Amino acid sequence: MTLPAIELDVFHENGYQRKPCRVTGLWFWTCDSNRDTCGDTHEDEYTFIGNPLIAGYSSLGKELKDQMRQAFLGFFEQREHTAIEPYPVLARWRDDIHLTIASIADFQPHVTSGMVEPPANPLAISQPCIRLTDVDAVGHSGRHLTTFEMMAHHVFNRPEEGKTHYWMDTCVRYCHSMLCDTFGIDPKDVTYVENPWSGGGNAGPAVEVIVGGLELATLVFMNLEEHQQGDVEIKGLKYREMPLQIIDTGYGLERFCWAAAGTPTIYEAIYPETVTWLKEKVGFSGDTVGLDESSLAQLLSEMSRLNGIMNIEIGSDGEALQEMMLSRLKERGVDIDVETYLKVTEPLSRIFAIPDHLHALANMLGDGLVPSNAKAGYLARMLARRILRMRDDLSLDMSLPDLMNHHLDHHFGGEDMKQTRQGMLTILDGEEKRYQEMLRKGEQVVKTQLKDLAPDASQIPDEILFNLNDSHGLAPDVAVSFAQRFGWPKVRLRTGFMAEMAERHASQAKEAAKGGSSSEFDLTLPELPETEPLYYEDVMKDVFEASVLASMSLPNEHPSGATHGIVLDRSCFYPEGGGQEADYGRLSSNSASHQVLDTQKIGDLIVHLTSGPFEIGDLVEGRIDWNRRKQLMDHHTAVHIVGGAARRLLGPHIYQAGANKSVETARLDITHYRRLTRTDLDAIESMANEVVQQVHRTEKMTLNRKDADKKFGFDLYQGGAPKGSDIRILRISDHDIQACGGTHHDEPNRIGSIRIIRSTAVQDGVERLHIVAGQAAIDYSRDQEQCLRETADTFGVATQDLPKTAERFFSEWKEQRKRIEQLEAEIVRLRTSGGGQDTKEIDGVRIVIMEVDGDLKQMTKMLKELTLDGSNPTLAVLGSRDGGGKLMVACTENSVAAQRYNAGEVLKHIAPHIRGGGGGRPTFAQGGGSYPEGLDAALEAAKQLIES
RNA sequence: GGGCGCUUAGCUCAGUUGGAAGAGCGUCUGGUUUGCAACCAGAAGGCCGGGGGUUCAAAUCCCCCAGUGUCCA
Repeated sequence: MTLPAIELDVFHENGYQRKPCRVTGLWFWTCDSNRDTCGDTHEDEYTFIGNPLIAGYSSLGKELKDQMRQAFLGFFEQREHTAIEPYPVLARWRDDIHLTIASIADFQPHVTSGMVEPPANPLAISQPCIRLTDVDAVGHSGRHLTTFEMMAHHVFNRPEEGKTHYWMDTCVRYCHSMLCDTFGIDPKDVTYVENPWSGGGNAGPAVEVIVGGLELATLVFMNLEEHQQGDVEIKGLKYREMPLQIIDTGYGLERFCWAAAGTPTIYEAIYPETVTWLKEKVGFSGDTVGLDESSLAQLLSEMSRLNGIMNIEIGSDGEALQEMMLSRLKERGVDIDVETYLKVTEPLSRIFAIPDHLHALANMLGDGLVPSNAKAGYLARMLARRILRMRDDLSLDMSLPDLMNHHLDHHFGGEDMKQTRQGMLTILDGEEKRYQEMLRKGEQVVKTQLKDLAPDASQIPDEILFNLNDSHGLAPDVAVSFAQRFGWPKVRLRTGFMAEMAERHASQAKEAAKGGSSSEFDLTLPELPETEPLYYEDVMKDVFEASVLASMSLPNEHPSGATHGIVLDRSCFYPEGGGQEADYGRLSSNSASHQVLDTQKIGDLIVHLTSGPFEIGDLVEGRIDWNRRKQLMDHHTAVHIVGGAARRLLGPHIYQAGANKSVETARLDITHYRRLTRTDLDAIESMANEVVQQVHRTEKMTLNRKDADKKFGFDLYQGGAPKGSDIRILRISDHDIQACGGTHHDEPNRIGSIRIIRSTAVQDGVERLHIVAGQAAIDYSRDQEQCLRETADTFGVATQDLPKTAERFFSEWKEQRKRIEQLEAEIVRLRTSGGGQDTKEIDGVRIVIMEVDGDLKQMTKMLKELTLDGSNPTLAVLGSRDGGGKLMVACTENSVAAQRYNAGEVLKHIAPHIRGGGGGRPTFAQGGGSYPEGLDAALEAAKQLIES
């Protein structure tokens, strides 16, 4: 069966009827008897442009948003909802998405799966979200945004346990009451469209709430989960009812503001100060586009209404769309030419998009994101570059930090931002510099790549354009404008090229998505009770007794050399996790004793990978390799301390992007917007060692997730998203607080000392710190000292004189190399100037045939010495016994020597004597062989050839 | 995570089918001028990122490593 019709008392009580939409075919509810379309079709124009649907709001911008948000949250707070604070826009608690794309994303996957209780129930929230999928439409469509607030009321029901707060009827009742009572919207303007929702393994009935042609809200009733034996079918997949039933609503805050403002576009409703300011800076007005103010206003209003019913799809043909827009405008009495149309839309679309992009960027950076060339950081860089591009297109004389400063002044305030304003501006300044550098380099690249293109060419080859974009960051239109500027004035961008490029990227992504399967350690285990971990309650415990619950031989060879997997009822062995490597050691029973070569966690079970089997039921004594464990703990606790120090010294954007702790070394990846210097590392190292000395005890606790989130916030999850409902927390005074499942010292000073060896770049914006602590730190300095001692011994100087000595040796080596070259040339001069047996003159050409020492490079030097003097025409044949025999022949270019002799042919003639070959130009040839003993014969042959 | 690109003089960058390492700016010397990025002549300055391989021969072709940039997810 499919989902049944949504029949609710609230509809009937308000005089609503259920009808199929004439255009889309979807069922919808309306109280307007004349209405036969659902409201969200290409026939339903916006009705609120210049005629606000929501009365009583005279403000715009931030003030309007604040009022609207307060009205929404207040409405639900009065109706037994708890308003909760919004989550970050960076979804750090999830590993499947970078950005918070909806309010429900806050509660996925742990709350929606039923594992964790929601922070309140029912709850109301206004969640800032970022969606970059329609980024190209922003500014053009009049309604698309990359960042918006999704206002929502959520309910988590468990009907099987008798815990149901409310469901469809009440939900729609709240919505309807808010729209019509609180906001005073005429019920005739409101339609509810039935449109089942499904995605991500869940589904349920849903209604879209359309007001005045604009979708203001969506109400989703998620009560189904995908299941093979399910009895409900939606879009070809089978679903069944699930125990947790969720109301997921979404009300577009900015759309409410727009409906209350009635401005031609949404941007003018929420970013009026920026739009006005930019218009003024750009000098945009009716005058500049050749229209009087009232015609311009009429044009913009009509365009906006049309935009509401025309679907701007990414990649659709821009020119066709533009033509359609013009003809539809004409039908409405606005008759303008293409030129005027472009004069209006091109600057305006940018003026509209800039504040939107700034807002999204501020949200991301405000959460501590560092721009990068990969992952979430790239999204920030992309937005920054789009802003800079648009700024340049508008010829605005303002820096990116200037723009952001203005934006923050008008559109932010009161929010808790993690990043400071100064930090944000510093980061943006860096981004602008990178952008300028990219353009500067781009100019060079364009010049070089187009070198072979005819100056009157009308197009740049596709391959070059793709390459300029993908490898050098130059968008095709930028590349074209560079080309026009640097000597190819006629080139234009081919129609449809942008769409082709998008297509090409899409197919590349598809191709890349195909491969990729990770081979994990795989062992099927019997049903067993959870292994009791002993390593948390006492991290110093290294010996324990336990009984064997399972002993299995491993199906395939394990890298550690282990042959069996042993499960015990309890264990001190720490299984690899959280970047900390596994404990090794030994298990012994009365009858057997085997090494533990690795330890892994599978589900709730700790599996000891051993060199042999045990009997089920055996009592074993386990002993972990304490030196190894101690070193791993030194490194793990040290990593937390170093991370805390980096955050305190470098700023709030420092976030752990990965970590690894082995016996030899530890690595900590942190987010930062520039490369770290040795001075930075020294400061971090010093602070870390102070913490080791000053903090006497670490604090360990276990909280359920709801309380952990509330108490410490999302910075807790530096190490990634934990899976369970209980969160283990390690607190090192106020220096560092993190969720962590590793083993840690109770007393930090057991670590001894911490050294930061060096830092490397993982990607732009992520710096890897290489750390040693405890015994590893001592071993490291010993190795370093030994290295210095050995080097100093070689030079025969004291270690402190090494830098000076090395410097002296290197510069002397260079000087002497130079000197040798000069002397070699001098030898050639001496041997050839005196008219000895090596030199002969034939009809005004000096002939030099001689054997020399040295390789091809040195011979080249000598040849240059002989043949580069135009006033002394020379033919030179040099031979060397180096590496199987080498021969070089050259004659002075542009001289009688070159006219008379062909170096290549001489070489070809004599090379066989040393059993070799070679080649080159008529004035310069070189070759080699494998028979140095034939060199005399070769030179003799040359003599014969030339003198004959 | 995937694709593509770059690394050559102090700086910015050329370098063709593998065959004699280049330009501009800067530096130094001399001249001419002393008026702000002035002009003329000359010189110095290169492990062509590192390591392997192919070849008679590698800045150039292949593989690995490092650094750096860029696009897509």
